[in-house]
Amino acid sequence: MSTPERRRRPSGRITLQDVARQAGVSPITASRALRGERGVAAELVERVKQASAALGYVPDPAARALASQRGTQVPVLIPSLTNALFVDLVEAAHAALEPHGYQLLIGVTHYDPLEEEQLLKGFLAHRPAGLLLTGFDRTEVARRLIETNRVPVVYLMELSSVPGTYSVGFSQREAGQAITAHLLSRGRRRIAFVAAQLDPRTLQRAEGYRRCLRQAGLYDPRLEWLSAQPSSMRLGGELLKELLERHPDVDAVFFCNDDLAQGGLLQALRLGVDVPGRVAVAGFNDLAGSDQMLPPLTTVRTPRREIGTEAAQMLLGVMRGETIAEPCRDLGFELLVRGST
Amino acid sequence: MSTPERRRRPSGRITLQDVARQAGVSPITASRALRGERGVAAELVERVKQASAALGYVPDPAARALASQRGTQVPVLIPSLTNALFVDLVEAAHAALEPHGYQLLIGVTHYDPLEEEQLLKGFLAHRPAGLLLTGFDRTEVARRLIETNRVPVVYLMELSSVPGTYSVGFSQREAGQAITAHLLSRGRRRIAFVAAQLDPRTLQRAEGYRRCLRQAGLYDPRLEWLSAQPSSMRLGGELLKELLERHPDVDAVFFCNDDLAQGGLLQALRLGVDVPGRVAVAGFNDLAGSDQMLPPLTTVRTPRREIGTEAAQMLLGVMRGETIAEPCRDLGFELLVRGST
DNA sequence: CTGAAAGCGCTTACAG
DNA sequence: CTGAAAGCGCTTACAG
Repeated sequence: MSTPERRRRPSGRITLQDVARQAGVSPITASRALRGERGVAAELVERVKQASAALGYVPDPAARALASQRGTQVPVLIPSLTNALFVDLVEAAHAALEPHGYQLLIGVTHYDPLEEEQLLKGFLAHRPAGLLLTGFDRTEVARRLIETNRVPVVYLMELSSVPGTYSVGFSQREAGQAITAHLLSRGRRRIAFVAAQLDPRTLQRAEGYRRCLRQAGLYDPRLEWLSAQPSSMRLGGELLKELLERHPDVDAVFFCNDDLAQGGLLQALRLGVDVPGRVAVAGFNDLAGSDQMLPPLTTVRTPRREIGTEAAQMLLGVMRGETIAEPCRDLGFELLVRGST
Repeated sequence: MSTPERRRRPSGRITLQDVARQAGVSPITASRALRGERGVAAELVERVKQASAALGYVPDPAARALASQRGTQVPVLIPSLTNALFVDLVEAAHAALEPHGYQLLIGVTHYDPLEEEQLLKGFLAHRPAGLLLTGFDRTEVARRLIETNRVPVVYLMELSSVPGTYSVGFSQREAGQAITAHLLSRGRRRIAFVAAQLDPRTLQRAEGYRRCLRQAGLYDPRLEWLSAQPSSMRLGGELLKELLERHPDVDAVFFCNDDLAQGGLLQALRLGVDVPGRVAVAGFNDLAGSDQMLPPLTTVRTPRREIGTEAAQMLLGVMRGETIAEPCRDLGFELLVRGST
């Protein structure tokens, strides 16, 4: 078995030079061939690729980033990994980016704009190829950093029609409105909105809820229960209990997230409150387990996987300098009516 | 307002040279001062740091990685982000590494050794400062890659006493044994083990279960229900139903993970099966919602946050070349007895 | 304790 | 279509 000719550097690493030598071309040509730049003779491309494979060449991302002033990393900044919503989003984006040689880096902001700003600073130092950001609520400094660095960005979850802005998501407001309208259509009149975390998207759902009930002449601000605590099943249970004690006439509850709603449903079971008989319960996001509840939870299926995929594809286009046909991509949502309403 | 003297490069970036010029030292000295290398006059360190702050200097990680042959990134490879266990682990490790200037990169293997191998190849090209890996079940190629690259590694979740190996975790086998023993102590005799995913740690729990029941003379292989499907609440419900149909005499079920157990509990509620009256139910990991179930779920609290923190700290030590006092760190586990057993 | 030289491994203009 | 030169921004030995 003959070892392919290779002259190892002191570092022991196989470099582009080794590949070029093996293929009998210059390093520049090898570089172009490997990156698939057009304008290299097909025969040379073939030779270079073979040499690269034979030597087991792995390009050095650090050297590439340094020379080209642009790396292959794509940071995605999300508020939380505890909400399965964002896990799905990230997984889908990763799957779409990875085959194109981009590396998705996950940054978790914990719903804190200052933390996002810090993460952004760190990631931008790495000369990212592009950026995936959640929503539009950030510090002025962060905004300026993004502009100054002229890095391609696609925004997730929310939509913006500002020219030059790329976004993939759906209307949180309309979704909040739709689920409230559904409860109205079921004959409910005293409909509460119970929310935690109070991030921008939650507040947009609240707006949809409000608008819908105002139009129906049924809006009562006392039925809006907002807690800044992080969302959890336990909290959902607690809030439902308090709500029913304070407002025994409530006949429906729209929880801003499924974990709260699941906790609410279990609480109702514990208290012997009939769902949907006495009170209807709806959630948001269709998280794991919502279909397993007793009764199964009515909720909104949000297209998080699709958002991840589409945003990644849009970003690929922007990074290639292409014109994006639909820079503000509304992926909609789907009302899932189950037993709880 | 006087702008600090700065001569911008064509790239517009403020470099170490700019800082050095401003401080009146050579770039090498500036580099050493900024990295806190000892052997630089205190006064110079001060001057360099001031210049750096005044200019808003941000070191270029790519250049640093290229020159030093070692970056500041620490990839952590975990099987899944859908299991909240690993989310907690990763968050804790991030929190411990970030203040030391290391960047945690998350790689998800989907329980697939080949996928892990691919991820490893990609990450190693980036010259990581260190590596955090889950368990010891990987391909031969992956093993060799790790050795060849001489990169500091700490293993998570499982323990190894092999010299030169660093690991932080607990004994999955003992935990499986402990929960089975608990069920025995409750007078249960027909104890089933229901598992999904069948990753190495799940199988270790199975061993603990088996050993415990064998010792008691109560082991019945027909009560071991193993499914290679991914773990979910839905699956837990399905498996419980089938199990009770096939073996109506089962009086306890040990689910290998809390999501399965939660699904099982809801199924019992649906079927009107009394828990723990007719059948006791136990889970594993103490995931979100387990304390909210009806009845609350007996489970094992696994020290995933502590594992993340301790592993990160151990890795910091290894990267600094320190001797690690306790290279095989057993963090134990805690039995949480609640209403379901 | 400080610095001049060389180099890490690639790619970007610029020629031909 | 191909290549020689220069440079990206830092750090590692090696001197002094």
